[in-house]
Amino acid sequence: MREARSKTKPVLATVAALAGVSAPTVSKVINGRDDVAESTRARVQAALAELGYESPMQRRARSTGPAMVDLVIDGSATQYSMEILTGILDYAATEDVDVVVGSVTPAKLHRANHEEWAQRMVESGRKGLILVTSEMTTQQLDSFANRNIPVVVIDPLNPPRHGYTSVGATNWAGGKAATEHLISLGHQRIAFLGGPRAAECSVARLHGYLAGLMGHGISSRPEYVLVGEFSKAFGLAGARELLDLAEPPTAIFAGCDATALGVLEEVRHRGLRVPDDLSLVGFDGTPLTEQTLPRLTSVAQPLQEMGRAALRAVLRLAQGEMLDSSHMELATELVIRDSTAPPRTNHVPAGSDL
Amino acid sequence: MREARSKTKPVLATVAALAGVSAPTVSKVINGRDDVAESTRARVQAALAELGYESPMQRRARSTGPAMVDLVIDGSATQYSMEILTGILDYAATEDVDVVVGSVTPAKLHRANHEEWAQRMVESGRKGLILVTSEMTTQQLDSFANRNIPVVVIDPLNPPRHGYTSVGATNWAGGKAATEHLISLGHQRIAFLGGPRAAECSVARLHGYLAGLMGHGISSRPEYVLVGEFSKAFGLAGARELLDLAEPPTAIFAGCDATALGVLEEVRHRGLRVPDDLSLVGFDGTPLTEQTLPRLTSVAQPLQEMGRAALRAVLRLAQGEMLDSSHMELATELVIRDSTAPPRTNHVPAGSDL
DNA sequence: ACAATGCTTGCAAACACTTTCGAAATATTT
DNA sequence: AAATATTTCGAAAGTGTTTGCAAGCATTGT
Repeated sequence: MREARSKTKPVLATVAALAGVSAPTVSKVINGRDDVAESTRARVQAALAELGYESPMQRRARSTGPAMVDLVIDGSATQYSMEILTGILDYAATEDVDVVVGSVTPAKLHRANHEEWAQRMVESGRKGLILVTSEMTTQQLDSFANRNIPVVVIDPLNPPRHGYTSVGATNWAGGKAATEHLISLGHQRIAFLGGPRAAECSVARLHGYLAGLMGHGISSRPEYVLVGEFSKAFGLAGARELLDLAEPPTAIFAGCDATALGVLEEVRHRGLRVPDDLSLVGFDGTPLTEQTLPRLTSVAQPLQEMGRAALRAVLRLAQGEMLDSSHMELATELVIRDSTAPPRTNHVPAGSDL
Repeated sequence: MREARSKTKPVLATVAALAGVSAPTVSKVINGRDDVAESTRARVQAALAELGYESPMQRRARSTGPAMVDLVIDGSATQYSMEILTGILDYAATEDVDVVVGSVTPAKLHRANHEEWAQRMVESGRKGLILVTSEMTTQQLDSFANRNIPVVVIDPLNPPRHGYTSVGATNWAGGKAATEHLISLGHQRIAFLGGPRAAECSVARLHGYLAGLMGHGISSRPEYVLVGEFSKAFGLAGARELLDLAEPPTAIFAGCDATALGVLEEVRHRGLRVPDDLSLVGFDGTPLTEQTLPRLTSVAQPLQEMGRAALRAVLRLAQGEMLDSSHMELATELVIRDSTAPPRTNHVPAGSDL
């Protein structure tokens, strides 16, 4: 195991000796001067890394002022991300932490130069990084891990992996609760409009939905399960497809509120009514659910809490604490509003098959 | 006029000589060590101020890394602020600026210790401050002005004052356009549901509304003008009041989209329909307008542009540039959707009551 | 009362880095 | 090939910080 050269903390001259150059040259490398040959620069940088050298200025920046944390939000500014942001800012205010917010499209995030990014975070004394519904490659995560920058992901798209911490909600339980609510109202033909197939949270919701059906002896129909994306457009398209079926569903469980909104629009467009002709359940519990007509029954995620939890986790990790678990799930809650009702065609003998 | 002692930029020894102490002592004062007598500390600090000394680290912090700008958003996370935030983050990414976002309730902002706040901003190397729909006292603004921290306010609540720059929209023109649109559809009885009486932007919208009426020879009725706040709740209450009038308006111009949403709900609650029974125009042009049914005709503010403009202004001011004007207004645009139509009883001369 | 002890305070000197400037090596032009 | 320009690096000279010590002062013990 590579150890620091000696007990004495490394100093510029130490690095210079190891790299076989003079102290000023090391200084130039650290400060990014351009009058250093590439080969020399590399040698110095290796020595720098080997000794774990840290300039006094870096040490000072690290210990002075309020802690700073980076937050990267998926470029699309949705109500969903706004809620999470609110939670984070809320907690940040009480903990005297500054939050540096950046908006990055997933594609941009992917081809970002993570080495440089991580380096810059170290130099600016950032304590950690919170990502919202984003995914990073293993190399990217390593860049941060190598520099001891904790990374916490909210609602990760990929399954929990080693090296980062994630915060989510009980998606499976939420999906099951939504489905059982519809079943208890008497629905049998329940469809699911999920998010991206790759999204872990969407898959969990789907499985919760399937579990809910099976638990009540209802077999799932493949034509009732559509996966696409978390968007209003997908809600429109999905509803169109489902309602055109020979035997359309009497209830739709949408993977997120925006999708539900799309469904609502398509349903209205056809002159049908919610919840009379179709029951509709959303997911997320964004303020949106209060603004639609009828107000949307939805599985609420504690988005603000999730933001708070993520920040708390980052700060703890930054202080070297170990967390009990690298993934935590906060409880969802089914909020019943006005978009769900018993199915219209309940002409089957009153005996609901429960 | 107090001038720098000489052409040579002040150095630690200069300060020490002026204060009559040694260089290490000055260093201790700067770094807040405690082994300096209070009297000595005061003398050194005076010399420091007199010479305007700045340590190399401060200079470095000021010039190194991406610029950092503070952004304070009114605590309530609305679609409105989300749009502005998006615009700011967007531009920040292209300019390599880090945005430190804080959420502060207006009350908290008011009793914040501005001296300390400003000082901390200087120490953390913040380039400037952007406020969204907030107001600051003159003393607070002075704290920042004294430290050369530019402050830009988006949609300021108070009228433009000396010492800060503001970004807004053509509220008057927008109010006039909305009103004239309704008049051109044949409406005569048009009500206005404004925001807080103190809000400059709301007053401008009101005057635009009045100008629109007068320009077409329609006299304004006091009972048709209600001012309250920018909220859905006020929309509900205001609509209730207006619709209970002996001669209710045939169109309502709401001061913001959220208010319009409240109106919509109250109108529906009474079994009336928009736009058949009542035309409705909102203000802001948030995504909300696309989500309602019917989609809301609204005076769109270029919120993202406003965010961008604010950041651009801060960065310019931070570089010592002079702006052409301390207040800029971006153009609003009336976006006609489905919530406005000719009044139902347009042609009936007498029986105008329903 | 006076010495002993301990605490505060500020400086000289040693340190840790940065900057400047020029010498040597290398590349480019004439 | 010579002259000239460019690159690269380190010695020397800043600039600011830390250490250790000595002088001054107060408190305590005899």
